[in-house]
Amino acid sequence: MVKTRFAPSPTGYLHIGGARTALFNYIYAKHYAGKFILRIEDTDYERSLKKYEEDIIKSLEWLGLVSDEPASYQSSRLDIYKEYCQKLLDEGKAYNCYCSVELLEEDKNKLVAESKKPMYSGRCRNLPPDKQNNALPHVVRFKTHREDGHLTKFKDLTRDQFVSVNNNEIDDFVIMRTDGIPTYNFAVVIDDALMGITHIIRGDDHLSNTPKQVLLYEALGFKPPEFAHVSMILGNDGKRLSKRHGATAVMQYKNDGFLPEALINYLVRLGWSHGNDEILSIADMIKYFDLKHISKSAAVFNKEKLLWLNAHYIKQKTAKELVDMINDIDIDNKKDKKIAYSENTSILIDALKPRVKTLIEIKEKMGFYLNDGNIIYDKNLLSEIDKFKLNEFDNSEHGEKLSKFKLNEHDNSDNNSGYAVKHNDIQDNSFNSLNNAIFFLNTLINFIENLNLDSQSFNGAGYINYIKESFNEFFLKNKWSLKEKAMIIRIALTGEKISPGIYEVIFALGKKRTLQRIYNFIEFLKTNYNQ
RNA sequence: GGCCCCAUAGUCUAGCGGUCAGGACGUUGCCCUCUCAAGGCAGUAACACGGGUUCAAAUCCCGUUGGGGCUACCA
Repeated sequence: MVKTRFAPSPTGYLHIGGARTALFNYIYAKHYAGKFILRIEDTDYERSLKKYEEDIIKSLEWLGLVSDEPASYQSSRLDIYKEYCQKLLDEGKAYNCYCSVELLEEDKNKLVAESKKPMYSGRCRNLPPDKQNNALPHVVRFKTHREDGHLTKFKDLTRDQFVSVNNNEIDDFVIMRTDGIPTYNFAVVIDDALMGITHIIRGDDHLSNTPKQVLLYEALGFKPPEFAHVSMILGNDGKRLSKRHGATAVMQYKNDGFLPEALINYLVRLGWSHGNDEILSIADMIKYFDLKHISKSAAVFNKEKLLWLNAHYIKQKTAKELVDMINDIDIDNKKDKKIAYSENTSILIDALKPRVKTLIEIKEKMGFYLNDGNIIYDKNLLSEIDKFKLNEFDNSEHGEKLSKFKLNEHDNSDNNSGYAVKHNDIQDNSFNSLNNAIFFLNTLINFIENLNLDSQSFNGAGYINYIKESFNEFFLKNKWSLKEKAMIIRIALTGEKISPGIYEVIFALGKKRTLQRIYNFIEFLKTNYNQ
């Protein structure tokens, strides 16, 4: 049975490189109906932190990459490593080294000065038993056989070829530290062997470690697993991805409004391909994944494509699902109120879906709806209204009506005291614009008041259709066009020049808030237009 | 420095001796359109360089250049 593992060290948040490695291991195991396990490699006591461990587990859970066995921790397996270390010692395949760090440093500097490869001198390699004392501080080193210039090789499945290295290049590396904690190369080998890991899929930063591990497998009498090394993920500058490239932690993507499906899909394509397929569900990945099509070269992380995928998956979700996900983000941020799911929000979110790339954007673009109070209109928006040629009212058949139109009679607001129109201003264009705008808005108010907006007789889509048909009639009757008037309605209702369609906006807002906003906007126009 | 790995458009990639070098993101133009999107159509752009092998090389070999990794009592 195929068994894979993801073995992060809790010395940092789970980043997207690690997430991709986990994903590859997961889908590879599932492809063969095998097992995927999580092992926390926490042998670096200095840098390992509980919060990182929790972050890794939470992140994997969010991505849906769940371990088939309870996670194991190297810190609780110390006795096992000790036992195998003793075995190597007893068999003469490893030896105690009493050299101090300072001495080692000195040796190294000397070799570097002579521009030689800095390797351990072998000072303690053949110490006679009477020169050894376990009570003294010491490490355990692996005794690498390199006398005969032997090659150590292993097959890499992503390259489909053998990688070999001369044993002369392999140092007598430390397998057990002074404090009795195993080093990485030693612990992984024992764990992978004992846990029955059949395939090791990991970053190619481990390519150079693999020969050492192969040597350990042989010395320990274990059968080496299959190896497959995946290339690194680079930032925009072509350098290995790190914090300075911006968001690298998986949970950051959640909080930035990405869907796990999108991240997973992006990641799987970053370094693996199945022909020209771009959109892949986790089921597709499991079905098609193979090691042969993992790419060997490093990949640059490209947020644009991730955003495109995210937009794609957002469109697939129902409004309800989106609301739940958006609210879930806010739990983490502990700000803003929750979005209440209703027919109104549903229609609005469905209208927003094709317009956004992240969940955060949905909430931002719902701002006009979520805002219970009055909209603060931006004076700069008034120029947008001019663009839509309010002056051309006079060219319509409304000229006659307009001449009879008296602001005070039609003004529904209760604050008109500061505004007075003199008839001799009628030639002034700005006056006409304002007058026309207010006339139109008042007419619109009358129309909307008669809309049957609060009836229960439609479903959401039915409402939109009803509003649309009513508006068509309204425009037809008044010889106006939606194209001409849409912007002023939009701005009145949302305070923005960009929004979903105005019918959706009106439905979402409901009659009462719609009317209130138009009244407010009329007031705003009166006090701010052309001032 | 030594060793190992890698190299198709701005980016992710298909390709596995004979293709008009395909797809996707981005970008540009057009259509659609109440704004913005979405959607549709069209365009743009690549085999790092130099030698071989071969009738034929993006594909195989060697070198150069460039990038990455390892060279820890980190993983």
